[in-house]
Amino acid sequence: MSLPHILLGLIAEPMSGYAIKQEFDTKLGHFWFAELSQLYPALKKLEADGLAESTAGPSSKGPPKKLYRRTDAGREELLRWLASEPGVLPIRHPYLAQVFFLGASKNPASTLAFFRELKQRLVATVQRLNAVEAGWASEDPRYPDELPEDEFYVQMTLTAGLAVHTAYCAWCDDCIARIQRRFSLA
Amino acid sequence: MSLPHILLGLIAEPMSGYAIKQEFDTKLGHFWFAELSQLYPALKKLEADGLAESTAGPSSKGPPKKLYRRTDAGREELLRWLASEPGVLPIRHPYLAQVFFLGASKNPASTLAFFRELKQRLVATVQRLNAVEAGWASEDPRYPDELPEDEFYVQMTLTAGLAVHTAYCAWCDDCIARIQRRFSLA
DNA sequence: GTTATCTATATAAGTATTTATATAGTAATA
DNA sequence: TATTACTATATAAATACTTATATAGATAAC
Repeated sequence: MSLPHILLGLIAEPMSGYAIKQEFDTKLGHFWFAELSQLYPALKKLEADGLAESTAGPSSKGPPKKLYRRTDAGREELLRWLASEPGVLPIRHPYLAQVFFLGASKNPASTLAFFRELKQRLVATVQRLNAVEAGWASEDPRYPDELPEDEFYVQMTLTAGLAVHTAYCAWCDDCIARIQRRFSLA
Repeated sequence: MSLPHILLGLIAEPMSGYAIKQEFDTKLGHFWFAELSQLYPALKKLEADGLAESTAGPSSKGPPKKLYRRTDAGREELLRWLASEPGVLPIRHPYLAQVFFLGASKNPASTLAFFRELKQRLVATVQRLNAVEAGWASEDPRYPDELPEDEFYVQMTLTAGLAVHTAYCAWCDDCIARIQRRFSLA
């Protein structure tokens, strides 16, 4: 169960649920997904468990913010998680599950379309991550190995996202070529 | 929601819940995880929805098997899923989430241990997948491009697993080297 | 000036998943 | 013959997650 720990990691400084959602959709987006409606009760539970505390904050737009910050107990719980085993489960990759059964469709043309659509999405992700990296590198001359320690590890997850999505892109190209060859398609 | 569709994919021929769990732990293990206690109600629901039907089968050991097989309606639902968009969400990679916050630990030695432990697990997965591939290639001279169509796509998921886990291994090595350099650790 | 968009929090209902537990037969092991 | 291990199904309870919906202020577009 990683979500509460991820939240504890994020709220080193006071943050609103809404701001946290934006972090998920940008910085954490290539390895974690969460709905906003999932974050509010999760934050509330951290507070109930004494791992976080909240303060009201002013908002430039809209209703007042509720800012959460981790307590010392919350920081300890975070450290426990970081010192525990690397979490490898559960793995769930919907599109690979689809590929696994693609033979049932008996329709090479639509299968090819599936892979092309997938490739497009993967390329878009690689491009987005590349842009993030380029921006970061141009803003901070310490990039990547002289970055402050916390950013040093954040940067590693960016590298991981790039490496893996690039590998998936190459795999996708290979699948497309093999399907074209096998079924004489263009 | 992919699980019901994966089950529909698997039960082209009659299969018991227990046998399905073994498929998850072997063939599908590198891209999907499911608990046995999740499979039984999921199969029951497919039957209730008219997408599968069950028959009692004899068992060599233990209580009688309950064999599920998809109906025509189930096959149609499977095809609908295969023709839909490639599923890219939700993504959840627990160990990358841990890496993201590793800076909070302020303990390069334990961080290094984390990556070494992770590397070990990744290598074990790559070795397992390599062994599967080697066995398959030696058993069937049609491997990989002349395989029957359904196995052709199954093989692609194996290729994906190998490509991605190999990329993660290289990334892990890189992270280890960077941490060693930065903190003068061996 | 009305609509759309963005900020911001929240809850209800439904679905999915995990953990714990129960049952029971067979076979090998100690 | 007692224990362990494997096959096999199943459910209850708890937790996690998704989808739909509600509220409301501020700003920008039309």
